[in-house]
Amino acid sequence: MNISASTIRRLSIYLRQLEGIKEEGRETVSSSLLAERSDVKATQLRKDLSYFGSFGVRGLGYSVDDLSSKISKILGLDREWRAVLFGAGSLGQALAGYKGFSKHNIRIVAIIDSDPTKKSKMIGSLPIEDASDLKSMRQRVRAEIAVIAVPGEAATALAEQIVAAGFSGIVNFAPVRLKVPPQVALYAVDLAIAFENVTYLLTCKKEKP
Amino acid sequence: MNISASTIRRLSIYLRQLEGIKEEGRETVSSSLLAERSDVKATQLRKDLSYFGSFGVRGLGYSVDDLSSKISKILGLDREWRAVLFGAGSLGQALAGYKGFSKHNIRIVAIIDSDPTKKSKMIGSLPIEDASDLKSMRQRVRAEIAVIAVPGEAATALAEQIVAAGFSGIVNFAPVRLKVPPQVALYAVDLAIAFENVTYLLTCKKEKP
DNA sequence: TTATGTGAACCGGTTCACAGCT
DNA sequence: AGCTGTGAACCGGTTCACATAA
Repeated sequence: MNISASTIRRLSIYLRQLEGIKEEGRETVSSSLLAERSDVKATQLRKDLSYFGSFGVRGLGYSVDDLSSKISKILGLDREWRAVLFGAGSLGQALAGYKGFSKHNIRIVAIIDSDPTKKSKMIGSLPIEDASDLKSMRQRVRAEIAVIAVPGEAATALAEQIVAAGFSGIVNFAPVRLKVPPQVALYAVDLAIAFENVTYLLTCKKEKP
Repeated sequence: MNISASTIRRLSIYLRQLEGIKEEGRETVSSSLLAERSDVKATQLRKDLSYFGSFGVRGLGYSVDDLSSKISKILGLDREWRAVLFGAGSLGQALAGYKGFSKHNIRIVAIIDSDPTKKSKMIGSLPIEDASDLKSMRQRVRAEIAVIAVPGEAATALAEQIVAAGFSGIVNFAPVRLKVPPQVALYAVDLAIAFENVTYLLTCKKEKP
């Protein structure tokens, strides 16, 4: 069956909320509580889960631990993912330091930047390298995912090299739309969209308050 | 009429693509070219625009300049927006330096961080301040938008203060779901979702290649 | 002929209503 | 009784087909 992108996005959210609920010491949750914290309807949550199986107990709810690991497994987080970060500017540094990754089994194993003045500097425990031969670099560090955090001008050309080097997934933070072959998984995070959504909403509200 | 969130998101994308097309020296575009660059169908693009008016010329296409400014106006980018950045960590610094904002009339006018060791340091031309009285600070700098780039643990409490201080829009980068009154415009950017989407896609592909 | 604008048809995601367990 | 799981109904966004204009 083909699962919609919205369902996958929501599974990520459920997983995050489950972690919070676990920290509160709860051992079970009802679909209505988890849904409320995730800003969705309870039926939506149950329907999302039903695409993958039945993880709850009727009359009781879901085991927090069990549901967490089930969703983790669906999202592929039951194994380690190795990623290379391209771009050691402030955005790259922010990503390198982001705690959420290690928590979900995503490990940044190399940092690449074309700026020679940055070479051999360290971010955390990783040195900044330059990108001579991406293919052999990728094989050396055994990474499947590329994270693009370079300026927009450089991103399109870089993406082509990344595909040629054999990466199978790309997370793109550069403000351009990349074209990649269909077998490469691509997800784009666009900062401008976030802001423009807010300015739109505020503009609407002002017109008819 | 009520416009869907997807339409607004796509308008942002069209606007970005139009800027690229303009740099190439083109003066007009057809819906099919602009749609192709934006990864949507041409009819989708025309339908999106039709909610707001008719901006093209039949048989000819759209004027690049004219359509850009029409979309900018729809998104509220025909005026300056003043924003306060909360959190001067690496993510905050990345946002403070992001070129895309000034291009779209979004100006960061103050940077707040609770860490006293950062106090009086500068990011670009702005000093890092601490957050004693958010309400008067907000009025002093005349800002409407708050950008949250603090750690997740601090975000929920901060959001409450931000709402109390009278901000009308929030862009949230912290990995928590904020609850705000309906009159406050909220948009969340979740880094973990981006990565988990990619690991999901890669996991699916491997199962049946 | 070329390309936009749009009502109507379509389709897929969301919600409902209720069956099924405990 | 309480809460999950799910086929069916619903609804809204997307696509189609075509009228319209240059």
